[in-house]
Order: sequence, then structure tokens, then C-alpha cells
Amino acid sequence: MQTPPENLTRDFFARSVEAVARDLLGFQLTRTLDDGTILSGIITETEAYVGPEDRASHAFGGRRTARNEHMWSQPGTAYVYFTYGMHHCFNIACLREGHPAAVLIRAMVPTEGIETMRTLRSARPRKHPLRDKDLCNGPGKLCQALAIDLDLDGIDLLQSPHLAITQGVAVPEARIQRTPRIGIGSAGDWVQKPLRWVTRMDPT
DNA sequence: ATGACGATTTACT
DNA sequence: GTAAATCGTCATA
Repeated sequence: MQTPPENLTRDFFARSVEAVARDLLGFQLTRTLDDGTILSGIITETEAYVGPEDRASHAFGGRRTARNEHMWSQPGTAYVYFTYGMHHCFNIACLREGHPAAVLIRAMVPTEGIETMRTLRSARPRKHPLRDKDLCNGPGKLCQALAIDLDLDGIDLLQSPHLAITQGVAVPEARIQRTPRIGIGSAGDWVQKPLRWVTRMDPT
């Protein structure tokens, strides 16, 4: 019998977004649907959006709008946005209230509720059946697989019955790769900064 | 009011 | 590798 996963504290998110992005690797993300279905997985890829100085951030230059309001919220708040007319992305606010920093959760390895995730990911007709490894290996895919949409924008991850993060396995530095962020068009110096963290959950 | 664009994904050549 | 899908958001007017 294992001890239940330890819930995170506010302090975990009240740190630099880089530290949180790194430490979230290996942690468990759990979504509870309204019908009680549990969906969860182990986080394997994150990105940090640092603050007003970050040209790739929605909050660059101190922009504060209805969409990105929850980047500015207290640490542990979900920031969910809709993009490309069809995808959602899930982030978590970090550091402190009033400072727009957030970690984008880009990918996870699904561990529970896989068949439900496959159904959610196949809402639209699909050419080929989805392999497990393709369910949550991208920020839009992960949101679709977990039924994360704007309803969850602004929720507190330390309080929500719908979405939670719990401590998982420690991931050693040797298993972590840092790279520039994905999909950043033009953001000057910020394009190249190594603000993406990736790990592999399968043995090498 | 309008237009360009996007922290993406999928299918096709 | 290239392109289409698809629409809310934001800056400009």
C-alpha cells in the first residue's frame, strides 16, 4: 500500500517560474470530470513564461487583458487560453500575485483514464487510431485529452475538485533536457533562451 | 469596424 | 516538409 500522493503547497508555486517548470517534471496531473471519471498522467514537458520582459509572453510589456488576467493571479492559479481557433493551452501562475509568470504544461505520459482520453481526443473523425503516446504529447492535445477548457481558467489548483497536481517521482538532472521554447515566432533574444524542460519517462 | 495573427495539430505531397 | 483548419484576441483606425 502506497502512501497517497502529497498535495503541493502554495509555496511550491511561489518560486521562480524556471524552478517550478523544472520541478513539475515527474509530477502527477489529475483531472476529475463532472461524472467522477479520473484522468491522470505524469508531466514530461514544460515551458516557462517569465514576466513582462519576456517578449514571447502574453503579458509582454505588462499587457493585462481579460484573456491573460490569470497570469497575474496568485501562484497555483490555472491560466487556460484558447488559440488557433481550436486549441486550448494550460498554464499555472507562479512567483507572486501581481507578477505575470506562468508554466505551460506541454506534455504528459497518461497513466489513468486512457480510454476516456482517447475518446476525448477523437471527438472529430480521425484517419488513424491514436496510440497512447500520442494522446497528451502536446499542449493542445493534453488539454483535449483532459477536457481542459476555459471553464477551468482561473481555478486554484490547490483547491479545485476538477484539477490537481501532486508530487510524483523525482527526476534526476541527467534525465532532463533544456531547450528553447516551441512555436515562438519572433521574440528577439527570447526565442533562443532555454526555457523548455523535457524528460523521457521510458527507460533509455 | 477591420484585419493580422497565434505558447497548435493534422493530413497530405 | 508544407498547408489547411478555424476563430478569439488585440492593435489600429
